[in-house]
Amino acid sequence: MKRVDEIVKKLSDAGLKITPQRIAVMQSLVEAKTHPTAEETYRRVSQSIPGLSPTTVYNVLDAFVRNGIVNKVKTDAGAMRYDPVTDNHHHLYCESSDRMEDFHDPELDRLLEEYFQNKKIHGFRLKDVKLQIVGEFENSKK
Amino acid sequence: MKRVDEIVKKLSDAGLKITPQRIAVMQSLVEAKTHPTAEETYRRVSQSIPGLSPTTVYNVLDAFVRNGIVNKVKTDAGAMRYDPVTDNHHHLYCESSDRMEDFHDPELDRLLEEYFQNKKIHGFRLKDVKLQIVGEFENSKK
DNA sequence: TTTTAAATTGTACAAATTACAATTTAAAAA
DNA sequence: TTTTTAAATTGTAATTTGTACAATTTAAAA
Ligand SMILES: [Mn+2]
Ligand SMILES: [Mn+2]
Ligand SMILES: [Zn+2]
Ligand SMILES: [Zn+2]
Repeated sequence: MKRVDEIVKKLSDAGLKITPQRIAVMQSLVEAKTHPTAEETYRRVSQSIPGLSPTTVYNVLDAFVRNGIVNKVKTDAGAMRYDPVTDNHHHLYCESSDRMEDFHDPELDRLLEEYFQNKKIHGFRLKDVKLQIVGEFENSKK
Repeated sequence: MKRVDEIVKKLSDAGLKITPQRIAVMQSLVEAKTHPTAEETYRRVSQSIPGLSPTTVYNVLDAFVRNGIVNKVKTDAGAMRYDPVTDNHHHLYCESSDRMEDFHDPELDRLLEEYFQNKKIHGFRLKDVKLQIVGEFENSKK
């Protein structure tokens, strides 16, 4: 299975020990594409790892975030969500369905980068600009 | 006190009953300028209204949000924060200090509006674009 | 002044997350 | 390969951030 090898390499490169729990959590995140919560991730991964502890999922996700291989994202709803896509991108978000999708747009990124290179913000060292694009998905599958 | 009159008018205009708790919560939000959490607001307002219930603060803030005179804002940290500035603006945010400041920029707003007018996003009806500008405040008062 | 719908309060409950001590395990060292 | 050890996992309890609900009080309309 090539996919598991890639995940193992990603964990290794981040300096993390390889455990079945970590492999399964990362695999679940990558396959989900829905920016799942910790609890959703726990439910999914429990299928393949019975006896998995919810605490472990929180620990694993936190380790991933601390080591930069997963990002935390927050919406208007209750829980934190986790994003295995760490290259620069933004999010489309629908408040009524709480659905969130990736939005990659290099042209927009160039535009923003240029804008903020010229316009310095007094007293603030800018590191990153994130857009939250709020609206409605038209094919609201339900 | 002119300020209280303005707050009373704002509540009236929104169709809300005038109560000491609501006046004090709105006054606290406006004076704070820090996008405080419900719990911070409860601590501040308790000074002037002893016996105030935390539940009331949640109720009042929720009524303000439902009636459009306050916005909820979220960060990557734990709790929701409340913003009495409801005209269009963005936020500067420092992750290490969890500090958040307003960023008004009509030029940027025009740029973004123009960009998204030309570039339609397939399957998504866009309603609003907000920037979270992440970085470090240089005068980190501490 | 009376009436009443809405606001406030206290308590209990809930969801999401964290703390911590005991146990197990990955992987480095021998 | 076996031993060792620091780190990961687990279960439990606690904490944080709220929400639900019934009883009481109150703003403001009549
Ligand atoms: Mn969850
Ligand atoms: Mn709080
Ligand atoms: Zn994403
Ligand atoms: Zn603001």
